[in-house]
Amino acid sequence: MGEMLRGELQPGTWLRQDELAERLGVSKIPVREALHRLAALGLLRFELNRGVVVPALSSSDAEENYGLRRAIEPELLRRAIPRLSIVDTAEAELALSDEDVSLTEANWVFHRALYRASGWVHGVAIAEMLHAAVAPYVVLYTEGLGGAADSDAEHIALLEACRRGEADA
Amino acid sequence: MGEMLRGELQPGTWLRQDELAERLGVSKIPVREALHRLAALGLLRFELNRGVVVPALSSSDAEENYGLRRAIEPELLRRAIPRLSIVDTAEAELALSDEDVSLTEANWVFHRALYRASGWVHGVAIAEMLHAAVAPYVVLYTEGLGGAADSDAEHIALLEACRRGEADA
DNA sequence: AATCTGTCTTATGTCAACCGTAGATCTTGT
DNA sequence: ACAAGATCTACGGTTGACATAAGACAGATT
Repeated sequence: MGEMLRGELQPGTWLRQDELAERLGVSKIPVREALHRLAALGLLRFELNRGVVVPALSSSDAEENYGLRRAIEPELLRRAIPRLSIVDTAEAELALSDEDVSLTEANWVFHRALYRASGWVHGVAIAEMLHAAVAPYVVLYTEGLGGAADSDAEHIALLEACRRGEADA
Repeated sequence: MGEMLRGELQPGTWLRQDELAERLGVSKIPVREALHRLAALGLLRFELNRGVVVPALSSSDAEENYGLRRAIEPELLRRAIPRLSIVDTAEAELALSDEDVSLTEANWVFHRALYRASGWVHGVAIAEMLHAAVAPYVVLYTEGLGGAADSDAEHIALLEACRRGEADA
C-alpha cells in the first residue's frame, strides 16, 4: 500500500488479491477494502471479474493532473508560508539530504513538509494523491536527466524565500 | 450511497453495516467495500471497532473546504468556457428549472454541468467530493434564507456570460 | 446517594470455506 | 494452421463463525 502511494508500481500491473493477502499475512477481505480505498482515489481501477490494475495515464490525464496540482499547490504554499515553524523548514531541509530515497520522492517529501504547515489536511491529501498518480512517470522522465544539482539549488532558494516569508512561488 | 453523495445524511450518524446490508439485499462485505471507498474520499470515517460515522465538519474544516473549492472550481470553469457546447449550457439551464430537487442540489447540478465541459473528470470528481462533504451544512445555512430569486438571477447571468465566452467568474 | 466495578450485549473486523461467473489458456478436431 | 470447445484461474460474492472492543447495566462499595 505504501508502494502505491509512493508510485512504485508500473502502470498496467495487475494486482492479484490472494497473493497480496498472503504477502501481508491477512485474508483477502481487508485487502479488498484497502484496494477499494485506493480505487476511490483513482490510484487503482477495478475491472469486473478481472481484478485490479494500476491505471495508465493518458497524456490528457497527465495534463489534468498537472493542472490540478497547479491550482491547489500554490494555494497550499501561500497559506503555509505565514504558518511555517522552524521545525517545518528543518523537516523540509532534511528531506533534501536524505540519501535513502529517490530524488523524486525526496522532492515530494520536501514539498509536502511545506504544504503541511498550511493546516489543510485534505488539501495535502489531495496533492499527495495527485502526486502518487503521476509518480511512476515522473521517475521515467527525470531519470537520466541529471538535473539534481539544479533541482537542489531551486529547493534551497525556495526554502530561503519561505523563511523570509515571501509569498511568491 | 447516493444519499451520501447528495449529503442527505446528518453528521454524527452512525451507519450500521448489517442493517445497510439487509436493506440493500447483499452481504456485509460489498457494503464495507463501498463504505471504504467513501471513507477514502473523506465522506465517512471508520473508527476502530466502532463502525462508520458521518464526520462532523469543524469550522476550520469548512474553511479548508471552501478554500479548496475556491482554488479548483474557478480553474474548472475557466477551462470549461471555451469548450462549452449548446448541450452543456442547456443541461445547466435545465438543472435550474428542476422542481424535483432541493435548491442546493439544483445549484450544484448546475455548476457541475458547466464544470464537466472542462474535460477534467478527476477535477470534477474532487469538486463533487468537496461539495458532498459540506452539503448538509449548506442546506442548514441557506434554508429559510429565501434568496432563491437572487440565486437564480446570478445563475442566469453566469450562463449568459459563459455563452458569450467570458472568462471572469 | 454517588461511584466504581465487573458482566452482558452489541456490532465491528477478520477469517475460512465455498460457489458462480467470466476472461484467459490450452486442447482438440478439422 | 485455425477455429471451437473444454479447462484453468482469479475475481466477486455468500455463509457462518469467532475474537475484540466499546456501551449498557446491574450490583457492590464508600
